[in-house]
Amino acid sequence: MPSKTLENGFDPIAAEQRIYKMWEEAGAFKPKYDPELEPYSIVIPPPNVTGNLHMGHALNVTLQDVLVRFERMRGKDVLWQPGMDHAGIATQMVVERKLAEEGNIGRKDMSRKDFIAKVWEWKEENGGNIENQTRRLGASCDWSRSRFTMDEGLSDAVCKVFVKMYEKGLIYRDKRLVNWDPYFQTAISNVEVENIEKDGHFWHFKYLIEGGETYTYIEKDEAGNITLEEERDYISIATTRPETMLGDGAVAVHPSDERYAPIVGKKVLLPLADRYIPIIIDEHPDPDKGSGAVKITGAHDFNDYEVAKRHNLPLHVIMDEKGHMKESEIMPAKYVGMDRFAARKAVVADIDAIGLLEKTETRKIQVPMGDRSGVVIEPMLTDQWYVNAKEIAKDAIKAMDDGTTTFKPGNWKKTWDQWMNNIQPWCISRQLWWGHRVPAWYGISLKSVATYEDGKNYERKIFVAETKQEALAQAKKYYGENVQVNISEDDVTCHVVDEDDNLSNIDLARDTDVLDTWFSSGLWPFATMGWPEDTEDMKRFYPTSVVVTAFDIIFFWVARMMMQGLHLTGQVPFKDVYIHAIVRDEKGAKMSKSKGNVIDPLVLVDKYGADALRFTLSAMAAMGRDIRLSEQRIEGYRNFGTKLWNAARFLEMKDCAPVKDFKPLSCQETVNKWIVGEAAKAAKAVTASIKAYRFNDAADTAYKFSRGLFCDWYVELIKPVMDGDNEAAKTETRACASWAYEQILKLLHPFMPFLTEELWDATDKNGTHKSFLMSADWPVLGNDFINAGAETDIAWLIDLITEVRSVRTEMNIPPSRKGKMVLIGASKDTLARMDTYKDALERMARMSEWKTANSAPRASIQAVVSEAIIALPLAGLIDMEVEKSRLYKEIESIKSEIEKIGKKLANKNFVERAPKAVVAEQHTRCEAFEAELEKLKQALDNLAS
RNA sequence: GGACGAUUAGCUCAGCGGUAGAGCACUACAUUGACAUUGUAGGGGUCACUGGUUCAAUCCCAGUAUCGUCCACCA
Repeated sequence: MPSKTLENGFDPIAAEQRIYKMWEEAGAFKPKYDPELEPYSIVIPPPNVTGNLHMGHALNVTLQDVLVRFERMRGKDVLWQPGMDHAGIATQMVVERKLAEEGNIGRKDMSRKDFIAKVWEWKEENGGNIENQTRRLGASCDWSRSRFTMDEGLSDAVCKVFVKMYEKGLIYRDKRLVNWDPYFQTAISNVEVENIEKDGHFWHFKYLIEGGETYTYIEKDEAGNITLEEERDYISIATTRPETMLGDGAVAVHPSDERYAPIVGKKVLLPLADRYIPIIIDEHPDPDKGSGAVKITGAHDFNDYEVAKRHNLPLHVIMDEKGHMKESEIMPAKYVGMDRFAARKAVVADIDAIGLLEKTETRKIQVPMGDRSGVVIEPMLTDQWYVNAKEIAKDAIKAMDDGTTTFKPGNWKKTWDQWMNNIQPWCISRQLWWGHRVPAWYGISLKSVATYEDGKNYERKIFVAETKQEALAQAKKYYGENVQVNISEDDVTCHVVDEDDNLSNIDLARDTDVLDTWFSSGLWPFATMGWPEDTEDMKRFYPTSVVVTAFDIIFFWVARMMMQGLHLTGQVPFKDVYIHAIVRDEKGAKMSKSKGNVIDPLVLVDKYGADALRFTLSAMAAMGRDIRLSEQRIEGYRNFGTKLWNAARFLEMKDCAPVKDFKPLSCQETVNKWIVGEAAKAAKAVTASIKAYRFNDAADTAYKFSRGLFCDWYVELIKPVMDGDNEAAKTETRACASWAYEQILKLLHPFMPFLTEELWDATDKNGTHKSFLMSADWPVLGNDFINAGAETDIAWLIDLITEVRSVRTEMNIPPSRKGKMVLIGASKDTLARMDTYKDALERMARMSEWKTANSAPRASIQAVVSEAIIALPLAGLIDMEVEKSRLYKEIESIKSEIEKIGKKLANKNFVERAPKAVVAEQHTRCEAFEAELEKLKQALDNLAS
């Protein structure tokens, strides 16, 4: 490898692109399929094909990349499977908007086929920005195997799953109330509905009793005293959605509600509609809420639907798919065609006009909104496809219970349980065009052929099959040889009968709906591995090691993957579920376009480099907490990168280079023994932290080792060696410094891949590196790398230097001023060390020379380090009174420490009950403080004499 | 109504049953010596509050307050 000279600084923009390309072209992201290696796999949460990288992705991708790079370096065979989601609604919306902008005809004016072609066209041209954006973060996914949820393989898998589950009765068609999005005009699932609190009204209407009958209405307080008694000819109902009253089928009261007991069973006149509806009793109404009487609109409210079914009430559908009032026998002509909100106003006004508006309250109400459309969701009575989620949830719940799959952090299990145990049927059909089309074909049932009259009320026969051919085959078998069966091109079922009313010809129409995007996302971990074939990938990489995602898609995605994965493959799709934070802005608000507080990660990458952003996100990714991203912190870590760069320049300047077969354990120099031990400790800690998904701990440990120990101390301590003339020591130190630096690069690589890879190459002056850093071996350094003697020595040295620096600054000694050091009461070891580290002390503690003495010279500042008093004679430079008070303050503070410990040690209970080690530790501390106190007192005495 | 989380330095956040931490900001000093995207030193904390457990609580438990999020309900 050619050695090159390090530039003044790291240029992320140029280097990142170059390095990424280098990795990718070398195939460094691909799994090796080496049977000797332990597999490790992650599937990326597929972002929407329409998506752009936001901060949530940046965090998500960073954490996965940290894991993947870490495991790869640890020698595992790593697969990180990338890909994208076709995102039904989002994509259809984007393309429709684009068609409109370009002045093209809209979707509804073109054929389905043409529209789908447009979407694919859009996807080829504009889709998938996010893949390149993800690359910019340094993500080491194997792009060569990127998948798309609408590609052929996945589409086949989706069809197979649908058919299989249909045959088992786990997918079925049902007519029931569904969450209807009037903007997109499709059904959506429960999880796609967000309840948002809004200002609303609570309208109280009077429904008059049939025939002008009256009753005595009595209200009582809790004690049973009558608070109101009056004759009424009406029942009062309250509603937040007045327009639905046009579809009321009854008024319900609770069986225990005495107020209405006199009129139960009677009828009331539904205002405006001029229909009579009964007053019924049901458990549903809560006597304490509103008037206690509830209007029952079976076709437009989930609770009412249940009541209506119990009492066989009519289900009047009053709106069409756009949320407009629909023409029907019960709909007053005035409202037909009105938008639901216009109708609301009109209904209120009209009821008011006839004197039946009792009162209007203003209050906060929870409004169900479509998460993508942002419009109010309407419960609608429609035919849809459902998955029996309750059934397939069983195994998923069990797998989490027995720990086959675990949440990290574990507290998400509670949320999971709560939801999974109350799971509702999953509506999977969408009235959209972009997506996996439901593989069902409809014909007329043979039973219906005979009774077929008006073309409307016939029973359909459903053929569910993976392909058109299979559907045809099924149909032929069903209808018999005498019937000609075809597939309709324009999705319309029709049939022909002969003179004898026997079926002769039938056109099957395919279901026009597509499947919920999450239905296919749920197959992602195994469908991307080639399922349903029993592929090499399935055997090797499934179940995956971990899925990394944010909590807000536990229900959308994690739950569905678990349910479908277990049901279809018999195995959990992943062993761990790591739930990371949501990235918020500095004020803690969720970033959203509408709030305008979105920080574009790519802007930050441009400004500070991908490594700085990655390191920041990792360092802030403490488990179980949200991240408030602060740009200053990114800047701080960018500076850290620069620091590392400059450390490399220092090594370069001192002719340090990695030495082939260097043995860290063979080091003779104490500083070297010390940094080797520190590297071992850091490596161990970083490894343990990443393994436990404690990214912040890992980042922090690596940071402290690289900056706090290596740059701040080691580099300074070896300077005298480098500038000295002990060639053997120099040679060893050059090699050791390079070795230690290599450990830093390795430990930081998962977090800062670009900078470290660049430095790995740039510092390799002897060409000893046989691979990219990303493919190098992760440091595994045992306890034998830790040298206790060296640790003690360097700890003493650091202590001494720190102490001297501190007192000098405190006493305002100019740093330029070098001074003598006088040691009082120093041990032999200390004196030996003074000799050993004389040069370092000269540089770092501004020492000119040193000697021993029995007492401190006059006009000295003094510090206590271990057993010795260090006196710095600085006549003329210091105010002795200030020094006295400084020492006095220090004495006081130590006294208070001693007092605290003394109290503890005097406490019998503590001495008897606390662990021996803790007691011993306190004794040691106390003794150390006492010794120091003695020395300080002595120092003070020195001044007095 | 249910659940979860938070409350630690000026700010953003770690942490932990025994000795309070980081980044940034702040103060002083230094200097082009790998590094001004710098160095050294320093100031700054009743770890929200009240009880309890414990030899010992910032940490565990209970309660309170404030804030945040999710789920359900609100006819």
